[in-house]
Amino acid sequence: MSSIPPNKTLYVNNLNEKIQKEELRKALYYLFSQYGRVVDVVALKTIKMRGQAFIVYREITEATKAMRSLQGFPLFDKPIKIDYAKTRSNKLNVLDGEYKLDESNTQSIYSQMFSESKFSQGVTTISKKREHEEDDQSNKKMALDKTDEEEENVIPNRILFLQNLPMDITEKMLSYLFVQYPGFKEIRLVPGKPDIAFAEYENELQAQTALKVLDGFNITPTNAMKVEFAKI
DNA sequence: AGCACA
Repeated sequence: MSSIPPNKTLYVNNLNEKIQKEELRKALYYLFSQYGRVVDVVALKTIKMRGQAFIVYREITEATKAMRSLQGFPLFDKPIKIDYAKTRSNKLNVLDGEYKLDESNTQSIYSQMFSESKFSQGVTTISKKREHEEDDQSNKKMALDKTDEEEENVIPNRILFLQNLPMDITEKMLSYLFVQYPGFKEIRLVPGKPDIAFAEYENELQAQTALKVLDGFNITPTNAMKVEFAKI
């Protein structure tokens, strides 16, 4: 019986401490995404914080649903324990800032997002803890240097498949990016899979133009977006 | 068992 009032962030403990941080975050992210839009997962391996994590949702109702459904869920052989977090996650304040901006002025959110502030800083909580700067470079290269097999798969399609998106990406943010190229129709997010999306264009050629420019685009300093033609 | 990130 929890004494903490319901809020958007869940505190999860009794996690298997042998699991690597990134693997754990990813597992939690997918597990909890089933119940709503997860915008951040914070897991620290410090003495004090190991075996615990914070799952940040957009809505309290989503957090509540997840807590009910996943209470005691055996993750990496240990039943997880879930409660509401005691304090508000920083990420939520960042998100609120973006939302206000979004409401007030479309032009400014664009420059905010892709210049110095909100988009690049705020959205990057996931990766900002990286110790090595080179990760930046290698991420970018990974997305840009295609292997031979990937090259073969490239059958032009007016629908683009976007991968490696930050988990709190919005349809609006992606639209700002893709609408710059002619023929843009819409962005489609995928429920339960916040790191991928689709961008639709009028025709293959237009889609290809966007692909060429936006594949490998550093949507945050450490998340190079991968863009390929959808396989449909 | 342990409630953080800014």
